[in-house]
Amino acid sequence: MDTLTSTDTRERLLLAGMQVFAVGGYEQGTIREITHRAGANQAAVNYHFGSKAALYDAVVQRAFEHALIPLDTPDIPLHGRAGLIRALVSDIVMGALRELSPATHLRIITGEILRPTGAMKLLASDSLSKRSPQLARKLEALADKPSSASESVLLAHWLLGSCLVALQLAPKSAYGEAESAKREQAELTEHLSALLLNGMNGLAAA
Amino acid sequence: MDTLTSTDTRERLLLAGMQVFAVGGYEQGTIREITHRAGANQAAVNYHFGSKAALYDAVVQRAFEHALIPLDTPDIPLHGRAGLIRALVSDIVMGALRELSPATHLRIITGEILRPTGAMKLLASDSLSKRSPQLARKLEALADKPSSASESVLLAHWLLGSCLVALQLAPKSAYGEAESAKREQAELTEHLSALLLNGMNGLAAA
DNA sequence: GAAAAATTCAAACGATTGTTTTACCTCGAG
DNA sequence: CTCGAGGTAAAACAATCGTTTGAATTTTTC
Repeated sequence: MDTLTSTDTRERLLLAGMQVFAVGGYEQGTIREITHRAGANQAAVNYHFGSKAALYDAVVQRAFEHALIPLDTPDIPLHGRAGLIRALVSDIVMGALRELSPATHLRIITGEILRPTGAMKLLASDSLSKRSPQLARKLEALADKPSSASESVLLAHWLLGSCLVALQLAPKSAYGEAESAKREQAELTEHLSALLLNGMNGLAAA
Repeated sequence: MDTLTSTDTRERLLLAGMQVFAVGGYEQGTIREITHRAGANQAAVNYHFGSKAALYDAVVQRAFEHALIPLDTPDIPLHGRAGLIRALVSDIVMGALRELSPATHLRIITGEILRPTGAMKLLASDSLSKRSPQLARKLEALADKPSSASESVLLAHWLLGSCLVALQLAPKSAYGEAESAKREQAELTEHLSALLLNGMNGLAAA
């Protein structure tokens, strides 16, 4: 058998943790199932991370990074505000497909938004800006005026919330087949982009 | 001591269940804490409801009814689309204040949206329309055209999702003082109303 | 190749959970 | 008064959880 260094085990635990925690959240996800999926021993979690909570912290951080990576891509030439909004929404909605199983990291983040466990110091207020400076700049550009910090935060929450909940509530996107799911999410992107774009457009005019 | 009929105990269990389940969800909420808050014995839950899951089912149903009640009020004279949107958002956002502790039933519903436990056959797709016919009619009126069913459902999800996530993410609304919380939620209502209204307006024009 | 550090393993521990059991109380009907 | 049904109470049960333990095994280091 080839080498299976300890970093491999650690990474496998992280991946399995993402999947398990995404389904049932922190309480529902058991160490026994995580280690079983990772092909590791029960004690592996406590050895590599110290505790279940520490593993969950790492999982949340990883999930958050994965979710924000597409938003930090270098600014591509944009066709005005419409193109920017559509790009953002598409990144969030479609990002749910790039991962292992659909919407894993988005589920983790949404769960952390709903009931913060303390693992999430990240999305609070301005730290969202620190975490993803480019997202913040894009949102401020969208506001089209020197909007207050709280206002841009509200916009960010609004955008994220709209996408997250719409993804969760979308009837068949959860565990459907890859093909139809892609088409549905494409439509979802179009609709959400239109709604959000119009909403922000009107805001600037007000 | 006055009469404390069994229906009283049952109702107290339901109320305590709402509070406890709202904080930590189904798994986190223990029967011991629920019965303690209700001033009842540990076995009371299994006696009156049969199991913890059955109690949770009843709690979710009650929470959903509470959340939708304000949306089913008879149509008041509205000043065009703007008044309607603002009324809907205000009902949802402010509805979080009418209850025992802030946003109890909204937290339960949001949690059920994120990770359905089976207690929620209610909000799935069209059942939202059945559950709250007046809300569906209002939303269709908003669409301003014979919009398809899926489209109005998306609008409903969008509206609910925007309000729910914004409420959850709002920095201080969680357990702040009643006064400042009210003011913050009033501002939240204004901002959300403007965003949603503009979003829908543009949709009709498209 | 041997010593040492790092990692994995099976098994058990202590705590907490939902549920069941069994006895006790209350109160109206016969 | 007696009886029995509806409801409550305390305690124990069985299962599961996260964590710890101590030895076995692998990997690294010299």
